[in-house]
Amino acid sequence: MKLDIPQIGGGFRERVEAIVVQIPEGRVMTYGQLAALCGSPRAARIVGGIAHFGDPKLPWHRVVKKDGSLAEGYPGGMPGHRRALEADGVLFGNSDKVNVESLLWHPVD
DNA sequence: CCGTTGACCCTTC
DNA sequence: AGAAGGGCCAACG
Repeated sequence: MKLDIPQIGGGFRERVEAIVVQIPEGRVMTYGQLAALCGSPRAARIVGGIAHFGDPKLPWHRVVKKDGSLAEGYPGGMPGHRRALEADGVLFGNSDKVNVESLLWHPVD
C-alpha cells in the first residue's frame, strides 16, 4: 500500500478525472498530456496513481504512455488494456502499441 | 515538515 | 530499435 490517492480535496485528481471522463471513444491520451492539462507536465506519475485508485468508472483504458505503449498496471496487463482499446474501435498493428500521433485527443477538440 | 511511493518521462549506453 | 538508470511531482503517515 502506498499511494491510496485520497478523497477529492485538492484539485489535481479531480482535474485529471474530469479530463479522462471527457475522452471520446476511439481516442487516446498520454499521462504526460493529462498532467500538463492539469497544470503539472512532470506529474505523469501522479496521473498514473490516480488511474489506479481513481474512479474505475472512468475510461482509464484510453490513457496510454507517450510512446503509445500500454499500462502494465491495468487489470489483465497489456493484453487486457489492448482489448479495452479495441472495444473502443482502436486498431492495433503488429506492435502492442497504438498510433498516438493519430489517436491523441485534446479537450478543446 | 520529512520520508516514501507510483497504470511515468527523459537521457544515455 | 531496445534496455537501463535517474529524475520529476503530488499525496499519505
